[in-house]
This record gives sequence, C-alpha cells and structure tokens, in this order.
Amino acid sequence: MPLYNAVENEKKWQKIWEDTKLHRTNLEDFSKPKYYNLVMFPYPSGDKLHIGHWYNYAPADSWGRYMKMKGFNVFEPQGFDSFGLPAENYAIKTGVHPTVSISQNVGYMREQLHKMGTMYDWDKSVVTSEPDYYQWTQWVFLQLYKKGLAYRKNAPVNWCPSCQTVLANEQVVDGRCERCKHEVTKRDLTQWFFKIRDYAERLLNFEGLDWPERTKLMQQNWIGKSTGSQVVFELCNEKGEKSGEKVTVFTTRIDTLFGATYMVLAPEHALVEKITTDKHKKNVAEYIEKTRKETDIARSAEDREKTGVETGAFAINPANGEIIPVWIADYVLVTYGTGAVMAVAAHDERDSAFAKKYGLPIQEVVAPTGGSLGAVTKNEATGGGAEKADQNPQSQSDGPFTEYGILINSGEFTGLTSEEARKKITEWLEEKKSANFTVNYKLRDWLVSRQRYWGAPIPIVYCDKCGEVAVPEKDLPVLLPKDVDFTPKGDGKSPLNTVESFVHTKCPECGGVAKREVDTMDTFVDSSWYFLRYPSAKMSDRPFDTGMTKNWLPVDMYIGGPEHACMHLLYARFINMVLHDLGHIDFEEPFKRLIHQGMITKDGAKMSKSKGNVVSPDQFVEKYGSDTFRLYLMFMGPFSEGGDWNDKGITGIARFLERFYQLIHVNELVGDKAALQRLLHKTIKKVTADIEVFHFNTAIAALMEFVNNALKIGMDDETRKAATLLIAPLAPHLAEELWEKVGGEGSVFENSWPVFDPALIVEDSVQLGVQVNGKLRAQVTVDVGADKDTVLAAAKAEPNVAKYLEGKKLVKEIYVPNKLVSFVVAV
RNA sequence: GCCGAGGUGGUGGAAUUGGUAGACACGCGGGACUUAAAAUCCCGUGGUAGCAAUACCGUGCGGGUUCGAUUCCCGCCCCCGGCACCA
Repeated sequence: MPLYNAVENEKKWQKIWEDTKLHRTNLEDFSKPKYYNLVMFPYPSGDKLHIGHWYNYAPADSWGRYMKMKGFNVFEPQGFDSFGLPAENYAIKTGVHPTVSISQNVGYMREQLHKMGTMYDWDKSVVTSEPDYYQWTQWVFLQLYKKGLAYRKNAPVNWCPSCQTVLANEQVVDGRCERCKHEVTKRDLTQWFFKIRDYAERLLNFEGLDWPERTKLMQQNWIGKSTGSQVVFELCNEKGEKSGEKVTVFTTRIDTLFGATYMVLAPEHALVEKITTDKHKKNVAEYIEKTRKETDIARSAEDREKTGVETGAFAINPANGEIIPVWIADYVLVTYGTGAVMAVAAHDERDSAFAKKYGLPIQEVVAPTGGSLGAVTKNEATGGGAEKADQNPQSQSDGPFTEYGILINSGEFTGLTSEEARKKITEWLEEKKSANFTVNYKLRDWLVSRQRYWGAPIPIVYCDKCGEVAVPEKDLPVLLPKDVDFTPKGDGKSPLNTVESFVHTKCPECGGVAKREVDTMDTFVDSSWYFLRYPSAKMSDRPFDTGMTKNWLPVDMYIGGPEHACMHLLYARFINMVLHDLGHIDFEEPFKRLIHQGMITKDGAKMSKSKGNVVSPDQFVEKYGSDTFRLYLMFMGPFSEGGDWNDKGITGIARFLERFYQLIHVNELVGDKAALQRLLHKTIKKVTADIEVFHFNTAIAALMEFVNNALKIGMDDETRKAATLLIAPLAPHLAEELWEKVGGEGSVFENSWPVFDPALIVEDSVQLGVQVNGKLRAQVTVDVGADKDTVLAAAKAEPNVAKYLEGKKLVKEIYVPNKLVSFVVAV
C-alpha cells in the first residue's frame, strides 16, 4: 500500500504556491543576484502541450528551482507565440475565429503548465496576438524602418501555393514549405525585407556566448561568409567590338582567371534582355520562361543535368583579352554574389560539366603542387586533409582539378601558388579598376511580410501625395480588424485587402487619402524581441522599461529546440543588435547561455497530428502525478539528446519516489552515522555536479543509489532535510510535502542548496583492480593511505595474481593510486 | 557531396586529461509473503564453457600506438541532425 498519494499532494501544493504567490518574482529585489531563466514560448495549438513540451519545460523549470536554491533571484516567465498560420488555417476550416481558438488553447495550456508545477511568474506573461503586445512589434518594425533597415522591393520570392503566402528563405526546407510541406515556387512580388545582411559579419561573432558549438556552426554556415574578388568583364560582340556594358562577377578563385573561357549569367540577371542578340532572343526567352516555372526542388535536384543557352553576347577576359561567349544557365543563382560567374571549366565541377555538355573550351591554368611543397588544398583552412592530395594523384583524372596548386598558362603569374595569385591578380586588376577584394554572404535579407490575416499589421500607409509613410508611434497599434473574410482568394493578396474600413485611411503627414499596407508580419518578428518584454509585461506606454532591461537582461539561460538555430535564434540576435545600435538597450547579445533539448520521437518518427502518433502527457500526470512524469522524462537520457518515447519504465520512477517518501519516515539510525554522512555528502556532490551540466538522468540515478543504500543504514534528522532539499528541484511537490513533514521552515525552495563537505566523503579503504599483462586477474582492497610497496605486495599476494607471476620475469610494475595495479611479465 | 553529433547487454542508458566496461532503471528468471493474485521485499541477470573456482570472448567493422583503448591515431560501414549548383 503506497503511503504517498502524489496526485492529491500535488494539487495541495500547487494551490499553496498560488495562494502564497511563491513564484512571483520581485524584480526590484537586488539583494540577491538576478537570474533570467527562459524557455522558448509555445505556440498555442489545438494539440495542447505534448510530451515534447514537457521534455523541454520540466527540466528547464528544475533548473530554475535549482538556481533559486543556489541563492539567485530567479525570474522564470512564460507566454504564448500566438500569431501564425495554424490558427488561421483552423479558422478557414472550421469557421472558429483565431481570437476564440487561441484564447481557448492558451487557457488549456496554462492549466497544463500549472499542473506541471512550474514556477512561472504569470504576472509577467505575453501573448503575441494581443494588441498590447503587437503594438510594440509594430514599434520594432518602425525602429528598423527609420534606420533604413526595413525596405520594400520587388523580387522573386518563395511562394507557398498551399499556404497562399510568401515564405522567408529560412522557412523553405528542402524546397518545401516548412509548415505544410507543399513544394515552393517563385513569384515576383513586392515585399518587405529587413536588412539582416548588414549584420552578417556581426552575427558571425559569438564572443562571450556560452552556446553549443554545433549551433554556432549552423549559424555560421547559414550566414556563409566567403572571401574573394569581384572582377569586371566588358561586353562586346563576336568581333571584340565593345558594347559599353559591363558584367561584374564574384569569384573566390581569381587565380584561375586566365582559364575563364566563358561567362554565365543567371536567367534572372538584369542585363540578360539587353545583351541578348536578335538571333538568340527566342531561345533565351523560352529558357527563362522554363526556369521560372520550375520549383526549387526540380531546380536543385542532385543528379540534374545542367542546362543553359547562349545569349549571343561576348565578354573580354580582363586577364588575357580573350573574347569569351556569354551564356545564361540556371545553375547560376541570381541571389548570390552578382548573379554572374566567370566559368573556369578546367577547375570547377559545375563549369566543367556545363562546358563538356555544350562543347565550350577548357583551359588548364592550375597544376597540382609537387610533393615537396605539399599540396595546398581548399581544405587548408579546416586544418586537416592537406596531405590527401598527394596520396592519390589519380583521383582527379576524370574530373576537373579544383584544389589549390601552382599557376600555369597564366602570363606573368605563372609559377605562383594559388594563394599568392589570388592576391597578386586582384591587385594587378585593381589598378586597372577592373577587380577588387570583396566578401560575400549566403545570408539573404529577411523577408518579413506575409499575405495572411493572423499577424501584426505592418504599420505603413501609402499616400497618393506623400508616397510610403510610416504610421507615427503615437498612432500604434494599427489594430487587426476582427471581422474579416480570411479565406484565401488565390490572388496572392492579404485578406486585409478586402476590409474597406481597414484599407482606407488618412495620410498621417498630409491628411490626404491613403491606403494601409495590408500585409502582416512574419511571426518570427513577434518572437524576435519577446524576451525584452517579459520584465515589463504590463507596461502600456513603452515596449520595455529601460531600467528593467538594464537590470534583468540579457537572458542568463535560454532553453529550446535546435530547430530554431537559423531562424528564431538568428533573428532575435539581429533585432537585439539593431535595438542596441539605436540606443534602446545596452547589450548586443540577448542570450548568454543556450541549451537545446533533444527531440522526443514516437516509434522513431517525429510526433505529428498527421502521423497520428502524438502522445499526450495528461494521462500519465493523472495516473502518476507530475513529479513522476517529470522525473521519468529526465531519466530517459541526457537532456540534449532526446529519445524515443515509451512508458515502459515509468513504474520504476513511481517506485523510487514512493521509496524516497518512505525513507524519510524511517526514524532510526540502524547503521553507522559516518557511513550515512559519507553517503549523503557523496550524493550532494554528484547531484550538484550533474545538475550543473544538465545531466538530470545521472543526478536521479545518484538519488536512487542514495535511497537504496540509506534504506539499509537508516536516517537522521540532518540527512532527512538534506535529502529533501536535494530532490526538490526535480520533484518539487514531493519535496514540499516532505519538507513540511521534517519540520523545515517555509517553502523548501526558500532554503539553500546543500553543500558537500569533502572531509566527510573520504573513504577508509579502496578497491583496486590488479592486472597482469593488461588482463584483470584480481581485485584487492587496501587502506586509502597505503604506500606503493604495501599495495604492490598486497596485489602480488592475491592467489590469482601470484599464479600468473610465478616463474616469470617481472618487467614492470604500474601503480595508479585508487585505481589499479598492473604487472608486466616477460612471456 | 559538405558540416556536426552518434553507434555500448533483451531495452533506456552509465563510465572518456587512456586505468576494474555495463552505474541506475526497465524487462526477464528464481524465491519470500498470500487461499490466490496484485503490491512489496530478497537473490540472480553481457555472451560461451563449467557444479564452482575460473577461462575465453565482448563497447559498429578492419588495422595501429600502449603494460593497458569504449576513450588516442589511420581506413571503412551504418544511423541521426543541418546545409546543399553559394562560383
């Protein structure tokens, strides 16, 4: 018969916490150091909280509780990222207005979070779709606008035909819409962008940030910096008569310039129409049309053959004056570099394939370096692999030689290494004003406008007289109208376009007739600054209080999924930097320490409604209680690794908590007091060290060992209290109950985390392994302070060791204190 | 293809400045209690051989360094995550 009724007890303590306002943080209290403990806020979906949320939030809350007990004034807020497509799509399907479904879902999820027993400060919450929040999202937009960092331009953009909206680059995954998985196509549309590119270099710097290496690498990769040169090619006809047009290309391999035997422009390149000769106009037009229709998936298919057509135009290679043909091909991307490349068929995979297909000339200008010099390869920056080129000279025989080497057929530059030539050739052409060093980034500006209803309206109006005008800050919020027919019309326009009362307005500058911008903002804009808002959540006249942000930010610990590495986490850094540059905040980086939780799968697959494999935590919480469920999730494995869900072992945790509860009620010390102290202090040491690095699984294992051993020794009052404190962050409800039972003062969370005493941990004796020729032959127990000779003698005396030493010549004796003894004998 | 993280019992996982592999838990086998079952408690549990002592094998595969390798080095294989014609 279990003594501990988890479900009832948890209700009791949740009510007490609520009544005593235990988890309302006094943000003005600086008697203790502040600690801002943040998790990525959820989207209030109709699926409610699933196991993945718990897997993220429960350990994050345990961390907050731990830091509180360590003496910090912990601020742990929670909110809802409530704008976005799911609510709108749900509304289209069912007719339930997003404001209704969102408020229901928020209510239900708050209830779940309450039952989890988290210490969120609900007085400081945000819901991004509420006017008192999105007013300030619009304010953020205006800050960027005023600085020239928000702009509108017509561009080919990613279009999801199913969601009927454009997508940011970051939201296109494998050529498909991140949300609905539909193939993404291109559309020419006028859209709003944020100039995140201007911050590319700063975003590459992670100095002072305690972030996972892999996340930093992912961002660096996404930003994609590469250094090279721009080279200007003058255009001409086949006879070499200059047309006056120029095309600039970007290359990281200007050392191969003498081998540039043709040039390729992206089909969308601005000059294509102008330079195409009459003879080729039809072909070119057809090719452009064909490219345009293709989705990104088709265009980037791996084994896809390269295609392209001639323009009839020619260009002059500035290095050797050769007249080379100009082609267009869709393997050149208009979005990267200058949208044009110099093609070096002899030293580039893509150019080589293209040249072979269309019979274009190939000119070798780089030879592999001889053995003694050591090949300088493309990999040299990464440190490894430089030797490989020499080992396998045949490997390049059927493809182009793409590594660094020694220049040949390159005029006065012949004989230089690629590295030297990159510098010298650029300098040489720089004098003639036809080249310069430059840097390129893969990162593109952030497309923030969406042709959807459920988002923050972009605060811009278009006046017949004044043109594009920003809505003055005092007129915010630009309210999102409620009564809207939000079914997509397939015209690529926002549903707000149909709301006359919204569209027609007065120009804030001249008072004349004006129309509102009808696009709304990407939800990632909402989430790019919410962490600034929490401490000032109730403020109605400002987005955030300067004093509050100064005192409480940056975020000390940020916990959330790695899937946000190149989206939310990049955007938030960018917006934070912009607000810093504008003087609104005094720090550049928003998140000091970052930890990702792993993903929870079901039968190896990501949980999703469509697969029907979503597991709800509610049934387990009702049966076992929150503590057991939290502990079970943490016990599954390391926090950052996730795992496949099954409920098989949950009884083990339930048993453990029951045993823990009973242990505290065992009154007599039947064993040795010193042994109990040693056990306790070893446990304090282990649990503390494990929690510090988010290894909750081994912290729990240590507590289990503690229980298993302590049940044999018994308990004393001191140990009872310390053990209760130790389990408190992990099983908060159980700990409160026990704390009350053992006569502790106040809430267990108002007490200090126990500190271990190294002196109490010291053991009298230690068991060593004894090896002979590397094989374990025996174990020997010796006094901790024993000297080497004593230990060796004891080891040799072991029968199973003596057996192997007998009659053999002892070559070597190795003694590793507290670990092992190893004998080496001649064979 | 490139970048990153992994591969350990029937299962989830412990242990890496090289030092007794398999902590802890699930499951399984046996026992106690019970009329019986559940719950609980005790014992056992990497594989092979053996009554046992013990021996041999064993951390994805193949080599290497070392008295000693899950840990370091070289070469592969397989899963997972990210990027992907970026000139």
